[in-house]
Order: sequence, then structure tokens, then C-alpha cells
Amino acid sequence: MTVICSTGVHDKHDVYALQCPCRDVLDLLANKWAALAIGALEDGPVRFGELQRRLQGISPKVLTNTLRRLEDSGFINREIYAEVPLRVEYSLTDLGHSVSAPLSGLRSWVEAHLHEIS
Amino acid sequence: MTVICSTGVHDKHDVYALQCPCRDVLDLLANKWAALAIGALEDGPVRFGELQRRLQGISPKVLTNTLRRLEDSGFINREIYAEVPLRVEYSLTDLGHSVSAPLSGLRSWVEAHLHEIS
DNA sequence: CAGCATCCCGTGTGATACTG
DNA sequence: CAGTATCACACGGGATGCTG
Repeated sequence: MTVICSTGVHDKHDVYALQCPCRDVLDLLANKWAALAIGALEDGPVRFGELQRRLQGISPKVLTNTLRRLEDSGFINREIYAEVPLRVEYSLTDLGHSVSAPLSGLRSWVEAHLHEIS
Repeated sequence: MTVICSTGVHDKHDVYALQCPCRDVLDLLANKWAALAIGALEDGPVRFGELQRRLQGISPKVLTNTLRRLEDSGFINREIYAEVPLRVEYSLTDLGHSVSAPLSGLRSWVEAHLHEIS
């Protein structure tokens, strides 16, 4: 088992302790849309409307919430172009790109084991 | 980008479509405790009480809910030993073990990038 | 010991309509 | 186009007490 929290954890089983900061990250990523939104941005900047099209079924409000949370945590950038019509592009930060790797791993696993899941 | 859903998806951006079955798995894993519970079982069978100790802060009810969901989805086994006192052991199935790999990847990433996250 | 029963609450999610 | 406003709701999660 890999020790998650290097700080103040001596018993390896305490890595799941309430105080473990990895909780925050898991909580952030562990919602219905965040992981998918990051995946949808892997190829480069995407506009709001296009994001909504890719994340089929998401409402504008929920998309906004998701993006704001990811932005506040430093995973994505929000660039506003004062054009007509208005253009807003979302893109992954370096941090966002780096987390997309393990997330891809998870999605690949899903693809590979889909048939085994009830 | 890796195509997640091999079935009926031809536009690579539609992998995030509402019908994508990977949603179910993400929904299952994407709650507060499931990923951590799987991690807590990586080393072998664990009893209910020990699980509650490792997942510090979880209540019995929530732990039961989490375990039931994971059991129903085929990620863990529940073994009952009719002893006195009663003993119930939880362990990962093969499927559970296989998913713990990508989950470890995610947790490792958290460990490595913790300092970069606000 | 390993849970179930019960009550409660916050919030994530959703549908729809509206605006700068 | 890119959101915001509003209302509504199910569900995850928590606290406490009780049971086979």
C-alpha cells in the first residue's frame, strides 16, 4: 500500500484518517462531473457551449458550478475574450494536465472492465 | 484522448455522453468513502470494526451503505463467520483488486501534488 | 461485534426561464 | 454566447440509540 499522506502518518493504516488532505482532492474530483470535465478539456481550450455539448446532459448552472470549483482549486483556467459574441474559453492548467493522467487511467479501467460490472 | 465507451461511440467527444456507462462506475466510486474503502481493503480481509477504525470519522451506517454498494457492484466480498462474538470480514474481489490499481494511481498523484493544491 | 432504525440536514443535481 | 435566478428534490452523510 502506498502511503498517501506523508505528514504525520506513521501507521500506514492511518492514511485514511479524517485529517488526510487527500480527502479534499477526492471530494473535489469525486462528483458527478469534475472528472469528465477535465477529460473534456484534455485536447485544449474549449468554450462553455462546446463543453455543455460534450458533457451531454449537464445543465448550465451545474456546469458553471463544476468549472468554478475546478478553477478555484487551480485545475483549469478561465479566459474571457471581450468579443461579440462573447467568448469564454476553459483550459487545463499544468496541474490540471498532470491530474488528467491518473484520471485517464481510471477511465481506461472502466472501459476495460465494463463487461464485468453489474 | 482515450475512448471510454467502445459501444456506439464514433465521435470521440461523445465519450462523455449521458448514456456512457462509465458514468455508473464514476458515480459509484465518486463518493466520499468508496475509493478509500477499497484502499483500506488492499492488504487483505478486514473486519467491520477495523474498517471503521481505518476510515476514521465514518459512522457505522454510512460504512454499511458504502460496503453494500461496493458489494452489490461486485467489488468486495462479505464473509460471515458464525462465531461468538460474531465476525464479518470484507475483502476485495478480483474486480476490486483490479480497480485498486488506477485508484492507487490517483492517490499517488494526490500525494505528489498535494503542495500545489490550494 | 456488527449492524439496523430513526430522524435530520446540507448540498449536489436538475429543469426551466431569464439576462448582460 | 455565457451564464444567472429560482424553485425543487433526492440522496449522501451524520448523530444517536437500540438489537441479534
